[in-house]
Amino acid sequence: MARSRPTLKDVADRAGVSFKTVSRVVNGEGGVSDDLTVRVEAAVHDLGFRRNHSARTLRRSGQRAGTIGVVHSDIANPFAAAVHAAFERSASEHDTLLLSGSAGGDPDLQDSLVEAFVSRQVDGLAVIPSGPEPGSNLARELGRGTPIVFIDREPGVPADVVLSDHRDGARKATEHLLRHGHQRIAFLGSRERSSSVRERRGGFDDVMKSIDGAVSTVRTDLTSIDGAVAAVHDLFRDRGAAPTALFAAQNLAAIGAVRALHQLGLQHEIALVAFDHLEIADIVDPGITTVPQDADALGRQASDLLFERMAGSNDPAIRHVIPVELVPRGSGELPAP
Amino acid sequence: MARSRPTLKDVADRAGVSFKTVSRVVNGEGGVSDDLTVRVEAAVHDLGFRRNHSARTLRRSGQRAGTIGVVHSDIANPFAAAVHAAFERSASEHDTLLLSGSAGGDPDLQDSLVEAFVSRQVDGLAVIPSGPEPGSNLARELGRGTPIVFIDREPGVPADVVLSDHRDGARKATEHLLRHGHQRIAFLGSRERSSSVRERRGGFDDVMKSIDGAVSTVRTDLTSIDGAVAAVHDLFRDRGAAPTALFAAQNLAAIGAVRALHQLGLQHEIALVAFDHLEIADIVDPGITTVPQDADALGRQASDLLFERMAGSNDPAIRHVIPVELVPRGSGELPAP
DNA sequence: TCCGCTCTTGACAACGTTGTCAACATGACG
DNA sequence: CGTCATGTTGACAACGTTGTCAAGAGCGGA
Repeated sequence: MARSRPTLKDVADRAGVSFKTVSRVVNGEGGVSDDLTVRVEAAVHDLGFRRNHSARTLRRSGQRAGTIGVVHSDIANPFAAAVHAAFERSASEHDTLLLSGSAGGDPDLQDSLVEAFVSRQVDGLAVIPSGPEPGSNLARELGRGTPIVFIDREPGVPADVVLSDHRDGARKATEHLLRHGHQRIAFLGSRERSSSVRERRGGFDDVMKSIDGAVSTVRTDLTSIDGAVAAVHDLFRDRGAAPTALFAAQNLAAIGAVRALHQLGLQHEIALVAFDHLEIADIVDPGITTVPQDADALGRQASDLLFERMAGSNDPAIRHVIPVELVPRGSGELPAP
Repeated sequence: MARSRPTLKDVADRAGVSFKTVSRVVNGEGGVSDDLTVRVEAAVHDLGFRRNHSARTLRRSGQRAGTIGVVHSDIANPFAAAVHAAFERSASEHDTLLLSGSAGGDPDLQDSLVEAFVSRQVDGLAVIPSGPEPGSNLARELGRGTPIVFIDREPGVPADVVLSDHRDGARKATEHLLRHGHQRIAFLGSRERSSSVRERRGGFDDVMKSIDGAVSTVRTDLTSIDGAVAAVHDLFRDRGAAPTALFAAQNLAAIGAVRALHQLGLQHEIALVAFDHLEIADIVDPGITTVPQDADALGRQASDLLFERMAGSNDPAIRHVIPVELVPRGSGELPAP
C-alpha cells in the first residue's frame, strides 16, 4: 500500500524548521543560512521529498504548468508516432511533459480527451488528425485563447497549423503516373473526414479532371492495412476494368496496397505511388515511389509554434506549409501497358 | 492572451449561489433544489466551466489522480508505439490519462522523467526498456510503494513485470537456423544494457555453445536502422569469414539487416530470422521469418497488473511471461551453402 | 546609546476544490 | 403549540505549495 508522499511539512518537522524555509531551500531562493540549508537538504534527501507539482501550479496560477496535451487519431500509426517523438523532443527542451491520447477518429472521444486535458490544466494543445471539425470543447478552448496547434490537418478555424502540402504532393504523384502513360488510376485513402486525405483527394481530382480520357477509381475509408488489402484485391477482380496504377494516399493504405500487389503477383505491372514515408520503400522489389512527409519537421515546427503562443504571442494565426517532393524508386515508374 | 479558466467561484457569482452549491451540482451530489440546479447548470454552460482536476486531487489526497506515467526508450519505435497504444486503450477504460516520455536509453533522463511524473502525482508508472538498472528515483518510488510495472524488461528488483519469453524465442530462432544447416550465425542486437537484448543474446549463446563447430559473431548496440545496415555491410566485407545466417534480435536491427541484404543482393543466400513483429515480413521476397512479440498482450496485461496494484493489491511481485513462436516465411529456411 | 539597515526566519493568506458541520426552513407528529 | 426529523444551503477548514509581510537578530554609523 503506497504510503503518501512526504510534503514540505514533513521535511520541515524532520529538519526542525518552518515549512516556508524548506520551500526556500527546495526552490533555491537563497536567504537561508548555510546551517539550515544543510539540515533541510539532508531531510529532503532522507525522506525523498518531491515537490507536489499540482499544488505548486495551483498556487502560482497564471504561470505555466509545464504540460501539453496531444490528441492523436492513433499513436501507433508510424507517422503519428514519428510526429509525436519529434514534438516530445522539442517539448522536453522546454521542461514540458506530454499528456496524450488517441481518439481514433471519433469526435466525441476527441472532445472528451480535450476535456480531460483541459481539466488537468494543460498549457496548450496539439491536435493531430482526427474528427472532421473541432469539437465543442476544442472550440471553447480556442475561444478562451488556449494555445492550440493543429498538425497535418486543416483547423477549420483561425488557429496555428503546420501541415504538409498535401494537395501539391498528390498532384505530383498523379502527374508522375500520368507521365508514365497511365490513364486509369485508383485513389486509395483512409478516413475521408480527415482534411489531409480530402486535400490529397483534391489534388488527385484536380489533375485527373484536367486530362481527357483519364479514368479515376476512388476507395476511401481504408483505415487498416487489411482493409486496404481487401480493397485492392477487389479492384483487380475484373482485370478488364481494373486500373493500371494506384495512388495510395496514406501510409497504412500504402502498406496494404504493396502487400496486395505482391499477393496478386502484380507488383511489376501495376504502378504505385504512395503518400507518406514507408520504412519498406527501398527494401521491396520494385522500390516504392513515395511522396514522404517530414514528420520530424512537422513535430518540431508545431512545437515551436505552440511554445511561442504559450509565451504570449498574439500574432494572427500562422499557417506553416511544408513542401513535399516525390522520390522515385521504381514502382511509380512502371509504364502503362 | 489566454484569459484564465473560470472557477467554481465564478460560476457561483453568476448563478447567485455559494460555490459549494456549484460544487454539489457539478459533482452530481444531489441535495440541491431543482430551481438552483437549473441556474447553476446554465452558468456552468455559459462560462464553459471545467473542474480543476489538480485542485480536486490535491484536496482529495489519497484518492487516485487518474494519471499514469509511461517511460519509454523511444516511443517512435513501432514496438513501443504498439505497446503504448494497447496500454492507452486499457487505461482509457479506467478514465486514466497517460503522461509519457522517451528516455532514449539514458538512465539520467529516465530518472528525471520519473521525477517529473512523480511530482505530477501519477498513480502509477510503467517502464519500457531503457537503462540497465532502475535509477535512484525509480528505486525510491518502488520503496515507497508506488505501483510500477515493467514491460519487456527485467526489473532487477521485486516488481511486477510483463515480458515476452525472450530467451526461449532466441533459442527457437537459433535452433531454426541450425536445423537448416547453418553453423556460422551472426547476432545483431541493439542496446546491450537492455535486459531484453541480453536475454535474447543469452538464448542465442545457449544454443550456439551447445553445438560443436558453431561459430557466432556478435554485433550489438545497433540502435538505428542505419547502424544495422552498416554492421551487415561490414560483416560481408570478407565473404570468406562471413556468416551464412543472421539473427536480428530487435526490430530496427532487423529492418537494417533486410535492407543491407537487399543492397548486397544476398537476400536469397543469407538466411535471416528476426525477433519482433515486422510490418514488411510478408511483403519482401523472401518473406522474413520472425519471432513476433504480442505487443497488444504486453500492453494490456501490463495495464491490468498496474490497475490491480493501484486498487491496493498487496500480492507479491507478479511476473507474467508471454510465450513466443517462430513464424517461418522463407528467409529463415534458406539452406546453408 | 540609539537609529536604521540587512539578513534570516516564520506566520499567514491564497490558489480551486471537497469534506464537515452548522444554520435555517419546512413539514410531520405528539 | 412545541419537538423533531428532513431537506437545502452556506461557512469554513483543509489539501501542498508560493507570495507577502512582519518580527527578530546582528551590525555599522551618528
